[in-house]
Amino acid sequence: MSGEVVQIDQRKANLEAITRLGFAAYPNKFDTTHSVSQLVDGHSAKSKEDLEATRIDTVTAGRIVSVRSFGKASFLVLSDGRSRLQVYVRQDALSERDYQLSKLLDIGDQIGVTGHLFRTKTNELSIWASSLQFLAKCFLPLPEKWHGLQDVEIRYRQRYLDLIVNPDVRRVFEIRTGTVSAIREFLTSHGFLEVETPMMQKIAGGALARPFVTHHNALDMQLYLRIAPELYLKRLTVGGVERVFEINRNFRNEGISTQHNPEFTMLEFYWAYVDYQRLMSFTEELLSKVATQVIGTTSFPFGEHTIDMSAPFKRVSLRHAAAEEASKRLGVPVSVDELRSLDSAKALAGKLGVEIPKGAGPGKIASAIFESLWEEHLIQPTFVYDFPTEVSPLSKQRPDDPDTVERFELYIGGFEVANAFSELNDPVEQRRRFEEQLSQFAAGDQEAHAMDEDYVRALEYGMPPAGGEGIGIDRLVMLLSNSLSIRDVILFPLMRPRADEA
RNA sequence: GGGCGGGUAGCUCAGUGGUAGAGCAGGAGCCUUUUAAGCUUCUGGCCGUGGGUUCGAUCCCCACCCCGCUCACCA
Repeated sequence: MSGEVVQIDQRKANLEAITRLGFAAYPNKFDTTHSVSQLVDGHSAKSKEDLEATRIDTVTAGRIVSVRSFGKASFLVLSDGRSRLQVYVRQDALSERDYQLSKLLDIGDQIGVTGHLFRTKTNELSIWASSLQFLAKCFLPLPEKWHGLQDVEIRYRQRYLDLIVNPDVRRVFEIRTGTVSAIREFLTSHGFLEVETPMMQKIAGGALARPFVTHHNALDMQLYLRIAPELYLKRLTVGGVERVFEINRNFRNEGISTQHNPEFTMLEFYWAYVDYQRLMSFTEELLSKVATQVIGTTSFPFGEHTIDMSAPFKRVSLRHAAAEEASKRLGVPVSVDELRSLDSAKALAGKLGVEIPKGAGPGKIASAIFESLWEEHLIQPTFVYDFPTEVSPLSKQRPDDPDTVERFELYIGGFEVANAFSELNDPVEQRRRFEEQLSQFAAGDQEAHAMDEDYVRALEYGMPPAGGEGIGIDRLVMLLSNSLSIRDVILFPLMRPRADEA
């Protein structure tokens, strides 16, 4: 028999013995006066004398995460998932039945404890237990107390174990929740209305990406999981919702990496009557406020870097930055105009060794060159602005330059965190852009945008000029929590099934 | 999808072409203020899966599965 099976049998036998003492195997409830965290937060500053002068009685509950036993006395460490508190159990302080129970407890069991707070000889805040309640059995042995759970595969597949034994994991997900709350508060306080738009869409629009396909049986209809909420949120601006946002999941049927998960959370907001310039300053304000609120500072470590998220952020124009860096690499002057014609842009990409997708026009080549030369070096928050129209089918052109749209992407930590633009609200131009996308699709670009007739019709009713922005929540949380993989900020990242699960 | 690395006890990790190792966890014993408690002792393994080479494979070779990193793609 394997060691694990032996332990399971022993723990089952312990549970039987516990029920023979008269405890329910799975009691339905246990009334507490405090959580472990409340006790730790509220009393960890109190001295031994404080606790002796004013006795604090408590009833609490949690999971036993370690045991140090001395025969007729033992120390249990109780965790409520966030904090840990020691419980001192001694025979002469308990009823015989509760003392017998204490001998049958295993690491991982859930228990309730009644007692009062004190400090031990080594000054550790503890509960002096006067009675115990059995709450649930842990049959499987927990990972090791000292090294915790290291195997990332098990950490992701069995996140509950990760949360039990690796306390820092809880912190990351508290940062995640705090970030979402802070953003919500910020936008709401600026008059934005939070909404929910369809996740199942007849046309997967609003971004350039390959969608997941699904099917509705009763309607016998093919549907896509959304790749972005964009077109629905803009329909709402047509409907008069001048400030609107949504924080929700998007789904993209593409590769997985440390920065990409097939489902990811995005904030999108739309703001009538402003342009992308206003969005830049708004983004600076939003991010520095969120960082301060969630982690208490705008300056924080990320991998080997220290990121400074205080305003203002750096700003670089895409074509200018690409030309400048290309010139540096090649040792010859490179003009912005070379990025505007197909032949010269192609030649430049060739000289730089930048691969370009087939059928790409000068705009796509210019942005490919930019990403290849710059992306990983953009560690400090940087707005990259003024994108080629060709790669931005939903953005509004600059009045002085139809080849360029009023769009920016925000890079932090070497990856894209936000994407924003002055929204295209001219239905004729929008239809032309969709048709251009259709021809790119025909040329083999599977990520080209589909035609959305209803969206064009909505624009025909008149959409106010507006700025719109998407912020990748997972990536923002990676930065704030110093997590180098997106899977570390997603509770249950997508994993291939294992053979023994199939 | 390509390249590199990994998969050995419940967990963290060593290791070898010839009976499989440690620490933690677990069992038994001692122990009523410990802090990775301690001491004695014991248990626990399809060495990822399937082929091959070999007298003999956990180790060498091939294929496959899963994970990580990276490149490609994307946000």
